[in-house]
Amino acid sequence: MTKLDRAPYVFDVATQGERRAETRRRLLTAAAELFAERGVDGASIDAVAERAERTSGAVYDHFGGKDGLLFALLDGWVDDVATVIGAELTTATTLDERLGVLWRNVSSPVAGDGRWIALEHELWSYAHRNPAAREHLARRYRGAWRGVDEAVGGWSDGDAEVGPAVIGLLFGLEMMRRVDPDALTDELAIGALRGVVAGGTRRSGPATSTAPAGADLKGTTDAHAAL
Amino acid sequence: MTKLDRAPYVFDVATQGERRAETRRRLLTAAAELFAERGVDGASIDAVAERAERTSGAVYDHFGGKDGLLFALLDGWVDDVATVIGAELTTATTLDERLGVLWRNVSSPVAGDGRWIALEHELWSYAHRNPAAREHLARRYRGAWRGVDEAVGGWSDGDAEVGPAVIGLLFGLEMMRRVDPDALTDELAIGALRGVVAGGTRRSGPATSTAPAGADLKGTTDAHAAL
DNA sequence: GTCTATATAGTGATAGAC
DNA sequence: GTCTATCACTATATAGAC
Repeated sequence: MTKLDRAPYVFDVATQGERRAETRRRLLTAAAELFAERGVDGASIDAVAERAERTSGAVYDHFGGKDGLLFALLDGWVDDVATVIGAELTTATTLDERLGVLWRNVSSPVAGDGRWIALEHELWSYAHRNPAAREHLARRYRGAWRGVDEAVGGWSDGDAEVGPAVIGLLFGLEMMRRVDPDALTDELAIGALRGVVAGGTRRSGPATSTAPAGADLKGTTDAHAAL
Repeated sequence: MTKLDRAPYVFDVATQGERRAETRRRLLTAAAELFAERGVDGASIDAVAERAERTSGAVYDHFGGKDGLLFALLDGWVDDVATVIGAELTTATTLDERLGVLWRNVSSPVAGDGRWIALEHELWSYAHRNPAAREHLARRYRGAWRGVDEAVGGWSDGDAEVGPAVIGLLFGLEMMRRVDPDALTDELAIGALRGVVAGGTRRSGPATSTAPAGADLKGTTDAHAAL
């Protein structure tokens, strides 16, 4: 639907495959920006396509619609962040360092500045009213919980399921910090995380053992399967 | 815009004031349902008005638009829940009982079943991209943090600012539980809360003092001022 | 794979009668 | 206060040319 403000077809990339990959990248970037700015409902497919210097047809071709775009966006983010966290955890030794790795990578994401939490909320809201999407998201969360549980199991001496609490706390803290940046310091956030990790295992003092780290937060990658 | 499927004007309530209050109630109920079902963007003002058996004009007259409807909805919820929590806290004696009061009232709200968290997310997302709404929400949150801090100060012997962490954890836990109801038990949730309350005060063991309870979670009521 | 063009529908908001 | 009617837009999704 967009009118043509540019050369009708630009062959600045060699092969078809490369052009397709480039289009996919552009669409994802544009969607990340617009979804975060205006919300998923507020951002039209046309607007996304236009910012990507493509047309709406390309979106349908690559992702099938808005949902597919949103899923692809967040699955990609999970993969990226899980990789970074996994790498950083291998060099962390104390419990606080490890919790700091989690917190920092959630509170100021590597990819696309503070955009992620807004998108995560968009997806959560969408999933909340769409059964198929909810199952997709539940799988993703379960993967993250498992990753946290395995990691925490290696750091401390408990074996309780603190995954949901840790992930939930990370989300909730970032929510608070987004509304009021002065709401909490990094120290307070890490303190709260320490409490959850220790409290979940029904143990009191901060366990600071130096066990095998580098837990695999991935395994959430096959998420694009659903819907 | 709605066509007329009913008697054009029903004088089943006596005074103008009563009729106005009734209309306001109906609109709020309808909006709560539709916003939760379809999202704020997905629910049109016409649809809200129609479900309330009124017309779109009434919405503009009472709330000025969709935003006002959303704010009024959540401010009302906060008032209700703060009242209930305040009342229940006066009879709770142990720390776990008190944390249970918080958790139960957030995880299965008194008013309008599990609809609240979805609306809270809608508002959060909206506020995230609207400065005026963000300030409104920040005030609301700060009130809640203060309430928690005062309450916790009475229960335990620390004085750290655990408000944002406690509220954040409550939100995050409910988020997880909504996507996967089996994600966590009430015991686990309370354990995590205990950890945050204890961890924030840099103390280890669960403090179970029996101090003056019934903290005032309110003071967030004047929220409708902004925007 | 990307384009234009279009069908089909819905949107928020207001004016003015009652 | 609430109504009807309506304006000026914007939306998604598809068909078919290139």
